[in-house]
Amino acid sequence: MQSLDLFSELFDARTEADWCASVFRMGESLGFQQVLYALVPQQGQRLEDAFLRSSYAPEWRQTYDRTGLHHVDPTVAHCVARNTPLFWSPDIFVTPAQKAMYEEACFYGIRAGVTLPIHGPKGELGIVCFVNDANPAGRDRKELLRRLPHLALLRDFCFESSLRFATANPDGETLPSLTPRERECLHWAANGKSSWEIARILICSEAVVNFHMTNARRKLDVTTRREAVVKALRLGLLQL
Amino acid sequence: MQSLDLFSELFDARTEADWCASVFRMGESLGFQQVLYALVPQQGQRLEDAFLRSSYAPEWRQTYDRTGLHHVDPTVAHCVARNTPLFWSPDIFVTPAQKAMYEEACFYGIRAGVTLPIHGPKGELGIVCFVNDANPAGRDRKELLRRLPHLALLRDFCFESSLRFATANPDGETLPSLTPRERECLHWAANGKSSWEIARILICSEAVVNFHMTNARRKLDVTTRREAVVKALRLGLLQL
DNA sequence: TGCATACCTGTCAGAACTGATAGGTGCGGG
DNA sequence: CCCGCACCTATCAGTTCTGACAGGTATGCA
Repeated sequence: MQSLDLFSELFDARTEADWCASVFRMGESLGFQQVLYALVPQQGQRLEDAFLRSSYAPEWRQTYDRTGLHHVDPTVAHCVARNTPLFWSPDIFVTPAQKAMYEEACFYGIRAGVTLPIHGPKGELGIVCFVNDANPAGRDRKELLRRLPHLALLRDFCFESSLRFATANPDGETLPSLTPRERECLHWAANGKSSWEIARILICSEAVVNFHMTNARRKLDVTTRREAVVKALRLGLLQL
Repeated sequence: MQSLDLFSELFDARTEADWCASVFRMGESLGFQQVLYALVPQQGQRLEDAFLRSSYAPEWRQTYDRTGLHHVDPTVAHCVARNTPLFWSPDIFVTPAQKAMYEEACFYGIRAGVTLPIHGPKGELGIVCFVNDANPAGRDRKELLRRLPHLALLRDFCFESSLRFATANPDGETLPSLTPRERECLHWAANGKSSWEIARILICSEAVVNFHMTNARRKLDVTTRREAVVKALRLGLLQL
């Protein structure tokens, strides 16, 4: 990990599968048999809809998703609120539900490791977990600490290189393409401007504003201006 | 940099001056005579108002601020848009204004180094620069690369530990406290429900919904329901 | 040339929201 | 016991938005 060239393969990866393979291999070369990478491309999007790739056991991933463990998982809560790495240890699993989750994870070889939060420039929220089956309290911990800086850096490059995959199509539905004018109208509407005010701002008639707003509502499949603004925010068509 | 204990002094620092001293010393122990740390606590705040501490020459800092070089500086632009480190090299200073800036910085021993972006969980935007007077193209670069992972990690701990200084009451305004009922109304309004529909959902009269909505608007200091929803989202009073 | 698209302008009835009014209950703390 | 607070109800004039009309120009592409 002496050179940035090592990270270039993340950006060079042609396909998402290649990218995942690179990430997993880098994790393994640092001593972690399992890696999980997840990214919520937009600020308010649900964790369930995250771009998530991992080398975890599929059974565990299914269990995790099915039982909504992201609402229990203390490492997720950590990533939402902080920027620093979080070391896994039995201590961080406090509630009975969390203890149960950790026990079951151990069964899949997800026992020791570190979780790194991701916060992107556009409000992206992410999590990277580097995991192995070592004793979290043993002397492997020292080894883990030695590698932590490299993980922090790897995290940043994973994030940048994942954007083209993660933000490409949030959840399969094609997000509507608003015209620049429609976006402008929505933007000012989100900031509390009335049609009349927006008309002044855009130097056009009020009818034009209502016209664009109607088109935007139709494209977003909503009936009110309020809903249109919220949906546009959710889809990342507007910045908060 | 083998242990997290090395970072604990950042959190233990009693005063801002102690904190700065720790940061600067850590930078120096990694081979960087000069360090700059800046943080804009809130998303939309101006760069001019950032929490900024550095061991740069005061004359250079004054020149920088006076001539508004943050609008010229390519490292700032990088931090706004990306998460990855940026190595200083004459290449990144493209425009005449940027070249002039770099030349003058060199005069103050700000010649080679690396800039790391910071993006916090609440939209905080920051920049850390680790700088020395080496030849940016020389073999010192290899040494710099070797230390990069440690800088990435140090960056994260600097950020977390700086929050109590940097965000101590961003602009004095306390966020309004909405009653549960007001939040409920706002929540359904955000999801496109009309007053009549919300009244059905909450099992109360339409007048009550309008009453709560009026109170919420007043507390949020806005005039339309739309604006109230957006502001509540922005303040984290509502989940998208 | 025809066609699609973005952009612009207008009107109008009906629905929804705003801001103000003036009341009511129930609860907990001083 | 009074007071503040959250919560509830109602009315009403005025404003804004919605959804549906029916048009117009300019651009770029087949």
